[in-house]
Amino acid sequence: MAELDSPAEAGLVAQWRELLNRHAETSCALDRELGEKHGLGMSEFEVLERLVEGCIVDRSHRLRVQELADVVHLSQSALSRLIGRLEKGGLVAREMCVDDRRGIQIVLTDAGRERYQQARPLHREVLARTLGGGPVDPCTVRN
Amino acid sequence: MAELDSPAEAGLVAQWRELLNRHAETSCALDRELGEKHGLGMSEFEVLERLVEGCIVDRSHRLRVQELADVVHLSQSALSRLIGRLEKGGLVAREMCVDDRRGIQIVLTDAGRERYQQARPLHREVLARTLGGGPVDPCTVRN
DNA sequence: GGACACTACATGCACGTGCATTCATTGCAA
DNA sequence: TTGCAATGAATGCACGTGCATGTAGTGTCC
Repeated sequence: MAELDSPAEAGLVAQWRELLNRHAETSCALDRELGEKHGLGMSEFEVLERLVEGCIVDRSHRLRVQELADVVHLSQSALSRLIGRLEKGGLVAREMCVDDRRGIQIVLTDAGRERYQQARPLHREVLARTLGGGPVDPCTVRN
Repeated sequence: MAELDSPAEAGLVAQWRELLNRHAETSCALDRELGEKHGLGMSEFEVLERLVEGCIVDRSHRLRVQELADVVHLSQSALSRLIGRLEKGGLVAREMCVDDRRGIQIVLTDAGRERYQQARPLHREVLARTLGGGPVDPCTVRN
C-alpha cells in the first residue's frame, strides 16, 4: 500500500476539498440568511422552487412526494417531515391522489408562492456572492 | 419583482444544483462505504487525514482543535464530539498544551494511522468514481 | 376472489449537528 | 495585584436526518 498519493489522486483530493469548501460556504449562507429573513431552510426553499417550477406549465400543478425526492437530496422520511413543516406553515397542502390512493400530491398554496417570491432575490444574491467569485478561502467558512 | 430569472441567475442556479448533485453523490458514497468497511464517517476520515498530513513534517506532530476546525467544515462543538468518538476508538489522543493550558492537542495514535492507511484506498476509489466521470444524474443519488 | 409481493408515504428511534452556555485559563489594564 | 474581557474547549439542548418499520393501497398469479 502506497504511502503517498499519485498525482491523479492528489488532484481528486484537491478537487473534492474545493467542492466541500464551496458547498459549505454556500449552504451555510443560504440556511442562515433564508432562515433569518424568511423562515425557510435551504431544502425548504428548494422544494418550494421545484413546486413553483412545476406550476409554470399549469397552475395548480401537483407533484408526488416521490418526484420531489428524486430531485431534492433528502431521504424519503426527511422529505415527508419537511413537507409536514411546510404544511404546518401553510405554504403547501397535501392532497390525496385520485388515481393512486397511496400517493400524496403536494400543492403550493398562495402563501407558499408568495413566500417563495419574497425569498428568491436573497437566494440568488447569496449564490452570486458565493459562487460567482474566485476560489474559496476555507478559513472564512464557519458553521 | 421579476417573475423569472435572468440568464445570469439561471446559470448560477444550474451551477448550484450541479454542485449539490456532486456533493450529495460523493459524500453519501463516502459515508456509506467508509462507514461499512472501516467504521469511519466522512468527517472522521477527513480529520485523520489532516492529522496524518501534519505528521508528514514531523512525526508525533500535534494539532490544536482550533486548527482542525479551520479546515474541516464543522462547528467547534461538532468537532469536539467527533474527536471524542475518535478518542474512544483509540485512533487519537487528547493531550494538554504545555504553553496554553486552555488548548488541547490532538495526537494521532498508531492505530489511528493504521486505520487511515487502510481506509485511504477506498476513499480515493470513491472520489475517482464520483468526481472523475461526467455530469451527475441527480436521480441516481439516494440518501 | 384470496394470498402475497410490492409501492407510497408516515413514524419511532438513534444519532450527529449547531447554538447557547459554561468552565478554565490567559492577557491586559488600572 | 486585582479585575475583567477574551479565548479554547466541553456540554445541555433542540432539531433535522437516515434507517428500520408500520400502515394502507395496488397489482399479479393461482
